[in-house]
Amino acid sequence: MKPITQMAFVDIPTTKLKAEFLSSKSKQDMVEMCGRISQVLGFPRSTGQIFGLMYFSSDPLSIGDICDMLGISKASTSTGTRQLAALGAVRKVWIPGERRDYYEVVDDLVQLFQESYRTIIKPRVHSSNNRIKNIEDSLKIDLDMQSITKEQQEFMNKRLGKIKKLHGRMTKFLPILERLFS
Amino acid sequence: MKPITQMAFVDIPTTKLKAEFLSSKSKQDMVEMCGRISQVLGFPRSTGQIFGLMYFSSDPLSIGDICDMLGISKASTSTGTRQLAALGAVRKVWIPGERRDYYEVVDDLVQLFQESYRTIIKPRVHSSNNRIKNIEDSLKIDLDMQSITKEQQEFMNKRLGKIKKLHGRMTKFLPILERLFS
DNA sequence: CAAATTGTTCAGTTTGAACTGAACAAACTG
DNA sequence: CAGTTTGTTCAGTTCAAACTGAACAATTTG
Repeated sequence: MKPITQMAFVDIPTTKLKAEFLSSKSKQDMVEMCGRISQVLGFPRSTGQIFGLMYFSSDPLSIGDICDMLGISKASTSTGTRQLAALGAVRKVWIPGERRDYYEVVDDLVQLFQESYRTIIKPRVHSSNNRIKNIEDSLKIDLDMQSITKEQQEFMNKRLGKIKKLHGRMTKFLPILERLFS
Repeated sequence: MKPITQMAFVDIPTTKLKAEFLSSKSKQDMVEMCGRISQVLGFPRSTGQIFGLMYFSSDPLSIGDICDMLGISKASTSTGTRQLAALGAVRKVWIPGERRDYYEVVDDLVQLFQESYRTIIKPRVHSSNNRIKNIEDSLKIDLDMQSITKEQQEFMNKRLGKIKKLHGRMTKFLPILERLFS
């Protein structure tokens, strides 16, 4: 018979945390969830974890606090907070009589998403637009240089057309997305 | 003075290709673009490259063809094509009198996106819903076990509320997204 | 049935991003 | 000014995912 080694609230999270520093299960969960989301979005897990911790902290936290509570290095914490600040997810706050930098989250998530949309999604769609144009150019060049036949070129052009169509749909769609978050 | 080592159409792509096997610039571009998109979406680059190559090929390709043209291993090609088939992006075609398996892309990109939406986005949103519920439970437990104070619990609950609100917006939004692609 | 062809699987290697420790810089303190 | 505290930077390490070569299974051919 398996011995019961864990109480409900100390279930080992996939993200290993020093229990003595982050005693509350809800904070652990939050940190874990944000870490995962961060990874899905292509950011380092630790960056998301930092956000998660801060999002559930009523008081601003210093780099040292975060290090200790998450059990990650000062280096990671430093770069992580900077990344979050650059995204507008976090801001420095000055606490009178304190030497250290303190950080708190910008708790308006909707606005945060608006920002991210503008800085990440929008330019990406735009750049894919350029990529497609480049391929069209390449097609012409290929034909000129006779590296493909007229038939091949027509076929590829037809296919490229479908991509352009899909891309067009997505582009038209973006303004709707934009409106949703305003 | 720098010697001119490359003509316009042989610009070295980030994705290194054996020029003798993929001579056309447009195919190279396509392969590269699809490789990048694949990475952004969290798939192996090679999988996207395979799709890109096939998308610009009027004739079905065998595993061997793909290996040679992309300069990747048979193993990667095998797993990549299987992945694409599982996603519904590619299908096997039988060519009379041929022993090898041949593959061609399913060229209806819109439908492909619909599929991916259902199999990837939708379940992910649903699971995040569960995560949020879990945190709510944890909050109650934490309060019961006195690992957080009443004030802390209220604060976290307020913050969690904002997440739920955002999540709600996104959830409401999904049907619109769904409609766009039908 | 032996030999050849083709796709799959798997153990081992490669690769790149994330993370760390330690050195450093900057600001403050007595 | 020497000593502390705090954040940043960077060279080196770790780790997981992707990729490969080779063994293998399955099928075909003579």
